[in-house]
Amino acid sequence: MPSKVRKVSKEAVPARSARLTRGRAAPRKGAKEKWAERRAARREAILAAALDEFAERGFEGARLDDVARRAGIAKGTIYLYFADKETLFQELIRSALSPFVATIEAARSIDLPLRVVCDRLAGAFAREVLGTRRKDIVRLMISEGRRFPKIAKFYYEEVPKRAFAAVRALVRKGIERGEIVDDTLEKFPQLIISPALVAVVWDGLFDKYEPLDAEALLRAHFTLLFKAIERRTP
Amino acid sequence: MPSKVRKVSKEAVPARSARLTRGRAAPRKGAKEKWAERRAARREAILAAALDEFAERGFEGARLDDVARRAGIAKGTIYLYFADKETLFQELIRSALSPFVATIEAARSIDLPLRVVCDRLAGAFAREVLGTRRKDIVRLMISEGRRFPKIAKFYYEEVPKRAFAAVRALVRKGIERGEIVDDTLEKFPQLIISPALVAVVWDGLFDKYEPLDAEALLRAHFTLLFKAIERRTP
Amino acid sequence: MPSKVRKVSKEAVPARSARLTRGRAAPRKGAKEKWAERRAARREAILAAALDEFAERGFEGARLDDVARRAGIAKGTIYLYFADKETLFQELIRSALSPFVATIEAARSIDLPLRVVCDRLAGAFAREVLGTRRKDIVRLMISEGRRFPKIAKFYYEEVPKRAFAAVRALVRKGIERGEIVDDTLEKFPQLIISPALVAVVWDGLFDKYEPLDAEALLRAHFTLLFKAIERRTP
Amino acid sequence: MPSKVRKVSKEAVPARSARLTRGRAAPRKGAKEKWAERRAARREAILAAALDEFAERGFEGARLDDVARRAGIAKGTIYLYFADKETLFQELIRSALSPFVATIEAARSIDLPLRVVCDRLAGAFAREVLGTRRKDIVRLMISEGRRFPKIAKFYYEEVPKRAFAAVRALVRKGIERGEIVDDTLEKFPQLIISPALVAVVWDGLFDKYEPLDAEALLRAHFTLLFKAIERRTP
DNA sequence: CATGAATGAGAATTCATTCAT
DNA sequence: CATGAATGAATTCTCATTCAT
Repeated sequence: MPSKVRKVSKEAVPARSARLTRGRAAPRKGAKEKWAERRAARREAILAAALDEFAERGFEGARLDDVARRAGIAKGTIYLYFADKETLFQELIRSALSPFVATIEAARSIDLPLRVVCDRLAGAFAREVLGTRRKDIVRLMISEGRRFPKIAKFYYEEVPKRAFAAVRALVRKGIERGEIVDDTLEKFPQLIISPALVAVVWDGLFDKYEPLDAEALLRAHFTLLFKAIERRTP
Repeated sequence: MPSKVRKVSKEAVPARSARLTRGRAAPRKGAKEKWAERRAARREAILAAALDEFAERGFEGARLDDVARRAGIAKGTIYLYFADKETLFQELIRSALSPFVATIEAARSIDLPLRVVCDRLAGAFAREVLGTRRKDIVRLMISEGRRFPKIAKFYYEEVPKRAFAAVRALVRKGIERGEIVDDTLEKFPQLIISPALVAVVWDGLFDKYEPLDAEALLRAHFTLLFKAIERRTP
Repeated sequence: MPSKVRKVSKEAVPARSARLTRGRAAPRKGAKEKWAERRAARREAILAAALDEFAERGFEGARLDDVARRAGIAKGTIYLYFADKETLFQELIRSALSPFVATIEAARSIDLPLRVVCDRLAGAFAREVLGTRRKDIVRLMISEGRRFPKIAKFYYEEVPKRAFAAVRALVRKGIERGEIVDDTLEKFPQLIISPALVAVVWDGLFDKYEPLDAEALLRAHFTLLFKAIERRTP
Repeated sequence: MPSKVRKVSKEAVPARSARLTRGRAAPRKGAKEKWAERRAARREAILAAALDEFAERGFEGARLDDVARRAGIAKGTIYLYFADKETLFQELIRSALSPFVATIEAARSIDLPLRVVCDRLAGAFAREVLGTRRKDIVRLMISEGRRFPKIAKFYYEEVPKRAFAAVRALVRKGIERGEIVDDTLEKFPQLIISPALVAVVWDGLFDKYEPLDAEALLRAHFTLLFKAIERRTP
């Protein structure tokens, strides 16, 4: 994947900052801010269009022409926001991760029984990932990750590593509180989210042949799981 | 990586001579058979090379030029065996399915406790899928399935559908025998294989950052699972 | 033969600027118009180059690479103007038809003796077809028409059908006026143009071995023809 | 058209000779003769198949694979009879010319009124050219001749030149005999055959849109022509 | 900043020709 | 002689990227 010599895109202000900025007490927005907002909005539009196209066609299959058309801009404009196709792809993955991870880590500090926390996470996952384009990001990661080791690494650091750290902390707390008696999940935190992965993959491939109620699947999963690990009241 | 060594098999005999030969005192192996063998071997070589390339680069990213080089043949030769790139891809998936599915269904007729059958399947999966190129097929299916609805459908019919039917049969038998008391797995057979999917995906993306002992994962999974569903002896 | 000189026309102005400009004190020529002109010029250049190549090598034999080189543009540029090779070919034929047909039909309304009209048509044909690249179009039609039934049909409707309708009208008028006494040409209008076809074919194939004075041929043809069909003054 | 270094095809005995040979008093044909016949037959089969394919698709468009299939032989076999595709094409034209030309020249020595001879030739042309695959040869010549100057030259020498020499001789004889009074046809012998060319072209391109009775066309042509050139009996 | 025409490297596919059997 | 698998040059078409306006 030889990265040819080329202009490095002048990174625009990320959308989130833009949104955060909006709230400020700035009655007649300065021209500069207006500009930044406009830039940010355009960036978002490109990313949204890119997600559609990448999700539909994969990295190689997607055409920047289509991304541009979908975003309602000219093809060349993309290059004012992203250095090249690969960068666009990576930014896409990146931009979609932060909020996702945030939700996961928030669970860490909730002070409720593990079982309840898990059910809430199941709901959150169904709502915020499976119910949105975010699931396409996960799928894209699965599909194209191998060809982008850098981004796979980044993703690893940002998603599973942090999520699993949170899971481990939760499990430890559950054991200390006497809620559960089994530490398997500390060793294999994957076991807690594996049906979620199945749900994402199934949704992309087989849903039209046999629909899957993802939330029910996750709930059934937790029911079984907790039957296995909860302290048995005699 | 491209193996330049070209097999110059000289054992081929043209069909017509073969036909003429047929009347004679049967040689060790009919020339026709040898010929067919050669053809089959070449087909296999192309499929193997294709698997490498597709797994590495995805469908769009793989170049038939590289497939040919890897198979030690000329570019044009591929077209003597497969109509086009897409067909090659589909045949690749297809060709890897039959043996896979067979293994899955064999479990149906094993007359042992469910727990034992599951452990065996875990081992078989680790050995025959994760330990071979077959895992790449699964990954390819996940990655590219969306763009090949026809093949996704085929895959659905051949793998999950049949596998889940087998799982359901096993579960029912387990219940009837009084081995287990829970029918969740009948409703969501996905729950039995979800860690296997995680293992495949993890292996492709994150293994270099954090190796995963897939077999241990599967075993832990089954341990928990059976804790949850087995009849509890008081 | 490839003319490497590349027209680096710098007169183009992007559409948006043009739009902004529109309100101003109208410049010599709207940028938009200039732009359209440039596009049209390029299209013409491609068609001209294509005619050269197709005429020289036939449809299959012509390489778009050469067409591009001859037009002084890049290979890919052709595809900005024509969907594919076949479309380019068809547009080529089409584009050359309108003026040709116009000339033919104009004869219909000329109010002169048939003999005079015919002589004029002979001259026009020699000048406007045989003397230009238009003869190559006719030859291409003859050569490749069979493989492009759609375009053959179109050509039939636009050229021979209309031309023959005009001829029939002229002949009828000639009979009514008492100029001629024979209606064979109404039944076989082909007889009026057949030497023209010979001239086109001869020019393409045998002219270097034995030059043919096409106009003289046509005039001789009409001389004989009118000897046969004119009212004989005793 | 670079002719690469390659084996020169060992020219087989032409079909006609073969056929002529058959009549001989050779009771048990010698093995050699049998062989030659076989070779000749195969050569003919290839040429026939080639005519079909070339006529249908043009020189570049025709595939030797199809020629072989149509001839019922293997692709490689063609190369045992013809050096390459171009040679095959040229031989095809050549092989079809001799009988054609022969017919034309025979007319020279017929001792009948010119008018009668012409009518006979019209019939012969309709029957032996338009009614057979020979018309495809003419069409091929028109279509591809430009790209094969050598064969165009050959064709010129063999067909129009000889045919026109014959026509001129006939005309001269007609004048000497007092049958006709006009020597235009001596100068432009093309005028005698031009409707025939129209018939060939029309047949290939427009016949399905508007059928043309070629023989009637030719007869009408001669009727007009002779009205123009015959001595007028007052 | 934005545009979109132009570029040209690159990929899939075809097919004339060769050659081992 | 005949075969047909194999070859690889050649060709069409695509699309990421550049750049003049």
